[in-house]
Parts: sequence; C-alpha cells; structure tokens
Amino acid sequence: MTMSNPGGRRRPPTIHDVAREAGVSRGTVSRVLNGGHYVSPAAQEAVNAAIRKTGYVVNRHARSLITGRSDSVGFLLTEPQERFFEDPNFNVLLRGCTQALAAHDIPLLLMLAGTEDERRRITRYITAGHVDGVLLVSSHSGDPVAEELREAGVPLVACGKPIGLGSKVSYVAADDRDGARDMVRHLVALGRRRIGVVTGPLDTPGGVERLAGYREVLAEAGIAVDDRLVVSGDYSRASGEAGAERLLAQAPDMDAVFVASDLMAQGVLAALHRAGRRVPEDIAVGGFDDSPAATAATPALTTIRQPWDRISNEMVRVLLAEIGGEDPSAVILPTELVRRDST
Amino acid sequence: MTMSNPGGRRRPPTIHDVAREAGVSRGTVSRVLNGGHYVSPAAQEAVNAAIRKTGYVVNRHARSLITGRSDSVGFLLTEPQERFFEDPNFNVLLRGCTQALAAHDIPLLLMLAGTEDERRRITRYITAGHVDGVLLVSSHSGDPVAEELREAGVPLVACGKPIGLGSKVSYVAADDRDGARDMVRHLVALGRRRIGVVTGPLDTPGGVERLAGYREVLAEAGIAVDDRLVVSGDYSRASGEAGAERLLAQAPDMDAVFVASDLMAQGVLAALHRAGRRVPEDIAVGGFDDSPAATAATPALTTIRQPWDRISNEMVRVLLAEIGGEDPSAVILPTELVRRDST
DNA sequence: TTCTCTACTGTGAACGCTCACAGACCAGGA
DNA sequence: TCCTGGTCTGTGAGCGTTCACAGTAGAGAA
Repeated sequence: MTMSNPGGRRRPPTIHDVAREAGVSRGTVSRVLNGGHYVSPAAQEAVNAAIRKTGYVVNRHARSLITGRSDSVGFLLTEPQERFFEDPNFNVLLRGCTQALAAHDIPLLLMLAGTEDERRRITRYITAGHVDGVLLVSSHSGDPVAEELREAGVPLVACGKPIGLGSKVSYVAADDRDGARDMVRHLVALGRRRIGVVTGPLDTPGGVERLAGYREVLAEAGIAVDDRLVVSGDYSRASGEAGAERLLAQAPDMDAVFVASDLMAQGVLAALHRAGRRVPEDIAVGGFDDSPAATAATPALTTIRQPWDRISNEMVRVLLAEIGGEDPSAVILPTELVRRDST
Repeated sequence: MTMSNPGGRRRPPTIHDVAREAGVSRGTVSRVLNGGHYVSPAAQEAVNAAIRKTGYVVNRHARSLITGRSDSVGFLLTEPQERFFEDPNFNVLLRGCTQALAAHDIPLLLMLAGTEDERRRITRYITAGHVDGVLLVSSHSGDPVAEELREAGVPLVACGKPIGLGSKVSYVAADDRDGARDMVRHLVALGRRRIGVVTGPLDTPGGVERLAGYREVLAEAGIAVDDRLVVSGDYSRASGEAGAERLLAQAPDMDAVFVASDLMAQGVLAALHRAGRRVPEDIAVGGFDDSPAATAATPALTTIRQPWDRISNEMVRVLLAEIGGEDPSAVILPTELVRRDST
C-alpha cells in the first residue's frame, strides 16, 4: 500500500474529482448532491458510484460560503450553568436534540453563556450567521440574549415559555399547569386536605404555572388556600430541604406536599425523614419531572412525567421549520402522572 | 431608525466593507485580524475602529475554505449514551471542555455515536476535515471509531487511558490506581479488615486500575485477598445494588466496601440499608468520583475526588497542542480523598 | 548619489462549492 | 416543416477569506 501523504491527512477529494471520475460536470454532481432533480438516471448512478469510489464528502465550508446557511444550529444555555448541568432533565434534552438534529445531518454547537463576556461573544458569533438557528435553554425572564437574537431575526426556539419576550418567539413546553392539576387532584383523591406546595422560582413559567394548577384544584375541591402551606424554592435539592422545614414549622398538620421538581422533592424527603414523618403514611409527597432523581429517592417518588424526548424532538422540528421560513409557533405537550411509593 | 432589511437578517459586513471604511486594503485588514504583524500602528488603529463601527465578524466559512482548518473541535461520545448522560461526571467534563475551548474562541460540536450508522456518519464527517480535532469520551476498549480516527491522522485526545489503542494516542486521566490505594488505606486505617470491592467494568482502565490499587494495599497491609469480597459492576446504580447483595451473601462478615463509583455506591447504600446494616458503624463505604451523587447520598459518601475541572482543561490543552503539530502526550492527574460520613 | 534592507501595503489568485444561465436534445402539436 | 416546452447538461461567475507576490517608501550604509 502506497501512501501519498504518510502520517498526515490526505487532501480530500473535491466535487471536481468526483465529476472527472463520473465523466460529468461539476454542475451535475452538485445537482445529485442536492436532491437529484433534473439528473438522468445514468448520470445519477455514475455520480453515486464516483462518490463511493473517491470517498467524497461535501465541504460544508465551501457550501456555506455560497448558500449563506451554515447547516448547523446552536444549543444555548444562558442559565448559571451549575444548575442546569446538575439537572438530569437537561441531559435528556441535550441528548434528544443532538439525536434529532443528527437525523437531519446537522451538527449541534454547544454554547454556554454564563458570564457577561461570554454572552457578548456568543451573541456576536450567532448574529454573524455561524449557526442557522438556536435552541434556547433558559427559563428565567429578562434574558438579554434571547431578546437580542430575536431582534436580529435569528430563528429561535425556547424550551419552556419565555416570560420576558413577546409572543413572537417559538417555544416548546410541557403543560405545567395541567401536570400540577393532575398531581394535586391525585393527592386530593387520596383524601389529603392539608396539602403544601414547594414552588419553583416565581419568575419562571414552571414556577408560576405549577402553582396556578395547585390553586385551581384546591379551589375546585373546595379547600381553602392557606398561605402557610405555600413556599418557594429554586429547583435545587437544598431549597427543597429548606422549604420542607419551613412548611413543617408553619403547618405541622400538613398531610401532603406537592413539590415542583424531583430534585427539590429529594430534599423534602430528607427533611421529612429527619423530622420523623413517614412517607407516604403521614405525609404524601408528589414531585415533578420524572427525572432519575425520582426513582433514586426513597421512597420512590410519585411524580409528573415531562415528555422530554418529545420536547427535544419538537424543539428541533419547530426550529428547522422556522429556519425554512415558517412563522414562529408554540407547542404544548401533555404530561403524565407516574405513581410510585411516595403517595 | 431605518431598516434596510426589515424583519430579516442583514447582510453582514465583509472584510471589504471594513477595508473601505478604514481606507486600507483587504490584505491589511486580514493582517490585523491575524495577529497584526507588518501593520503600521496607524493602520492598525484605523482597522480596529472600522471593525467596531461596522460590527464586522470574520466569516469562518470563507476562512476555513482557504486555510483548511475549521477552528472547531468535536466532543465525541461513543458509549451507549444513557450511561454517560446519567453520569454526573460527564456533565462536568462537557462543561469544562466547552468553557476551556470558548476561551480560545473555538466552538464545540457535540457528537453522539450510539448506533453503527451514526458511527459511520460521524467518522466520515470528522475525517472530511469538518473539525480540527476530537475530544474522545469512551472508556471501553476496542472502540473502532478511535482506531479509524487515529489512522486518519485526526488529532485526538481521550479521557482516560484507551485500552485498545497503541501508545500513539493522547489521553488525560486521573490516577485511578493511586486513588484506589488512598481509599483502601483509609479503610484499613479505620481498622477494617474484611474489605469488599465493587469494581467497574474490567475492560475499562478505571475498572482494572482501581481493582489493582485495592489489591496492592491489601497486600501491603498483609490482608489476604478473598475472592468472595470482589464483585464487578458497570458503574450504574443498579449494578451497585446488585453487587452489594452479592457481597453480603458471599461474605456476611464484610466490614467495609470500596465502590468504584459514587453512583454504584448509592446502590450499595440502598442495599445495605435494606439489609439492616448501619453505615458506617457496621460497614464503612467508600466511593469514587466525588460526583453530586456523593453528597446526595445518605449518609454523605466518603469518596475519591477526580479533578474533572483539571481533566477537561488538560484535554483541551493537549488537543490544541496536537492540532498545532506537537506529538501525542499522556497526562495523569492526582486524586484526593474526601472524607464524609460513610466511613 | 545609489544601493540595500526592512517595514509596510495592495493585488490577483486561489479555496470548493452553488447558482444562474445558456445551450442541447427530444417529444408532441400546429 | 417549424415551433414550443420539457428534461438534462456544461460553463462562468462569485461567495469572503488568506496567501504569495510584487511593489513602495524611508532609513541607513557604501
């Protein structure tokens, strides 16, 4: 075996090499590459054979240079990163998006905008057209990146309803309110009446909506809302622990608690255990997310399953549609109650 | 405010626009962009001002087309993905690499090669020169992707020592054996003599080395190795649980157990709890990784901290060096014993 | 003065691809 | 017969950048 370029990387074949090999012109090869319209079957076949023989792979830089598209999308994280990387849902989302994009042969660029500097750098990078669109993961309101990108006309799909922005940005979200309703109805159906809640941050849609669902069900069940039964957390385990302690102090007769995330619910379980309350006998605990934390908890957590696999698929679908010229759209996906041992 | 292109994305300024604005030629702008050698201070200043004024950002596609470099690197995951995404260390690694690369203004492309199809597609993509180098996360041996990439001459840095490949591939790893030694010495120092071990998969360096460290310390302490005290897991929580049950059945007098990952250790704790053994009174448990699972466990886990932040930094450093033409190199980083409540 | 050397600058020519266009060919209808 | 319209093909131009090269100007040496 002879090596024309030992130890290094060979000069890859170009569209020209393929054309010569197939005995056709560059134009014909290009047409085959882009859908094969207006190409005779004979030419089609010759080109495909030549591509296989030469091992040709299209040079995306050259293509992007002329088309103006980059055929890649960004996955942008604007939260303080620890929180998201700590969140098991994030993994599922990232994996799902990567796979859904891979099916379209589109690479995913991971971008973290933690500090102000990074934020600026990334905004420039994106608005310069280095990605065709952005999958945005940032639930907090008032995110300047999202606003800037929207103004620059960059196709954008958020995960969860962005509070700060107008209605002109696409998003995909689980039906938080309905999920919360399901869980609280479940607790009510178990005969519980002193139902506490540990909400998420109230500047996030998840925080607001899940609390709203809780209130609605109490109202429809004719149970008065007691402010001592409502505390807020920040989705972290520690905040769940602190929240449960506050609830126990304010309302010792609590017989159930709806926690707006599984991670917080883990903290709640720890606090209840420490306080000597049995779960679910004394206090039933319902989580939200159906993350790995739910099954890891003792007892295993009854929770609301968010359809993360579908969410990531929908985010990609909506983004590609928007890149293709369609108008922004919102997708709300249903949740599901998963009953385990904590209720 | 007038909008030349309302609603859409403006045509971004080119190097030509900058040159005109600054009253110099394309060449001079290009020189400023690439380090500023052989450029007069006056021209330098004029160009920088023009860049600020026009909001110019270099078109990486055009640059890549001519330089042959892509100025991006791939982060390649060849494991069955669930496992890695379940692994908290993976997050830290991914985050660390993204940040370390961002400091060099290099985007990270996330690539998952789960199925055979994906593997082929990604190999083609990479060898076609769409990334300058690859950060490889795959601890199992016999990985065909790594071998193919190495043969194609693609700069490559593995996380953990790749078992299958020759010595010609760079890697960065924690000192597994030394970490295991520290933990087992710690258990011995506590007076434990019937020390079990739940290893990782024995086709991974982590599996092999941590077991070797365990054996070394027992030997140096004059404790005979008892095969009934050695079981293997696959780093998953469930396998830890199963492993602990097997250990309890085979060696009921066990008074300590070294578990090769925190996630497995969580499973071990659950099994011990179910069996009515108190930790650490009856059985001391030592983990490995110092992942979030360690602090989340009850009791909080004594473990070996892997320096993931340093690992990701080193991986990026070594990869960039290799892209720059340096020879492959291996980096081994020290671990640290973190004492908590389980020992 | 003239020659050399260095610092600096501008100008084609690529890089590999797509796109618009023009032309060739063949069928069917007038 | 000629024309029309569809299918198919090749060609030149150009995307925005870097690179090699040629050239200019000024300082210092001969």
